[in-house]
Amino acid sequence: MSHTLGADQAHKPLGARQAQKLRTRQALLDAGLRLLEHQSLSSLGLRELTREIGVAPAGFYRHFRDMSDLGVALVEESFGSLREMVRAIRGERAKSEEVIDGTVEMIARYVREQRPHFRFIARERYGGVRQVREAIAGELGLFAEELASDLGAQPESAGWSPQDVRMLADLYVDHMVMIATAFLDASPEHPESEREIANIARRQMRLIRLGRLHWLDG
Amino acid sequence: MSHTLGADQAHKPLGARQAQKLRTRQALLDAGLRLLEHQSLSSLGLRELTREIGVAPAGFYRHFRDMSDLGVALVEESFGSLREMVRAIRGERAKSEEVIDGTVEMIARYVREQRPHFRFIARERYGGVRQVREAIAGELGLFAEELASDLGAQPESAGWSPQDVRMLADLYVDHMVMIATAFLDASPEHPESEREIANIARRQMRLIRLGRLHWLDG
DNA sequence: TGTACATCAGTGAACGCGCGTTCACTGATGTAC
DNA sequence: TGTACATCAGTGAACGCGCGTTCACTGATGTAC
Repeated sequence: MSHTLGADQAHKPLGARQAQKLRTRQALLDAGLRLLEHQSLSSLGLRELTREIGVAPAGFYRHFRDMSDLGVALVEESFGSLREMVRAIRGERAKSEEVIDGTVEMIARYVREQRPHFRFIARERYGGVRQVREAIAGELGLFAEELASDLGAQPESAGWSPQDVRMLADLYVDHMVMIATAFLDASPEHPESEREIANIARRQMRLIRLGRLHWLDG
Repeated sequence: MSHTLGADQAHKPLGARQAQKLRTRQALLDAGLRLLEHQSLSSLGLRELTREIGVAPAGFYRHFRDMSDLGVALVEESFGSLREMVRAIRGERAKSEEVIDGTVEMIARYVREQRPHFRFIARERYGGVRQVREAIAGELGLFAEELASDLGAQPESAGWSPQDVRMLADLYVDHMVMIATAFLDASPEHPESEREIANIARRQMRLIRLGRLHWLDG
């Protein structure tokens, strides 16, 4: 849908056939995400989906083996857009307070700009489709690993065991997901609730940070 | 199914008709929970469910308006068994370290003994059925409120604003749900993984507690 | 206690419907010469 | 550049199936007298 033949070819010269195939595949993913706003993957129908973009039901099988296959592709797409955002913010290094503000702002922006993606992740993280759950768990695991590596390199982690660093990274990741979910539930057109959630989230992160700074005290 | 006529009547004298109706209703709930182990509520079929307990499909409507109605009943049942467990542990007061150990052990026990109940809650918390999501959010909100009231009464919270106490309670509730989910994912017959999860959970709670103790420092 | 009537949990048949999957096909795109 | 053949994304018809819901029913339980 968002792809154009021109853009695809600019990136890598594809035949018209292959480009068209990619466009249909993307249309399936986009329509899937749209239809999943109010339902979960396990109740999304193949015909419902193909009807949405105007291709014959059988056409689906040219792109995906089944719905859980499409689900896994959506997981990859969702974490792709997240990674871009994380990489962008990681560039701007800053001091502790600013890191918290920046992180909460990044989460808010991700949910605002990639709302359907994140809703999908939140809904399917413990949803009814095994392959999708496992794909999400894998991506979150990678994310926690990267964060652990970042945290371990900071001076605040001097003297910490790798297990404790990982424990902290897991706590941060879980908490970031919870924050994102809170933003998701906020009424989209009421900025006050978004600001209130951000306010709570920042204080919670500050409290966790305080715990981190005193971890080796006792 | 677990009900017997005798037990029901001992509790409150019901007519045979009403007792039988309750037993069928409970059989529907039990079978639902069983069938929801590997799927989500929005893909559970009415016929699939009634077939499981051997009643005619139409019989379902004597007990529930539709599947989301049954889902809400399952939410109530799940939080009912949780509340019992929380009330039991709240009796045994203890000092800080023991509270953490006791809390983690309680979560482990809840997931071990009420696995299908908690799996249902985890799966449907952000699942595809609005009424059920809202029922779960409501119960968790009550839970956080109670916890905030408990926390506020502790000496560690002297000087805290009510908003900060609530912020801490929310953090604890979210984290407790994450711990429970981690236990749920642990392979049921491998006690090592359960012990490892408990170990991480305790350290995370200790870190949050440290943050709490230094909240008013700066 | 016995009788006549009311209630209502559960039945079973019927309905129309949309589902996922298969298959031989078509016709535009790609390739070899 | 032009021609002949190969590829393959998307088609459209067909299939059997299980779904949710309705409805008049039955027969055990409950109630009034």
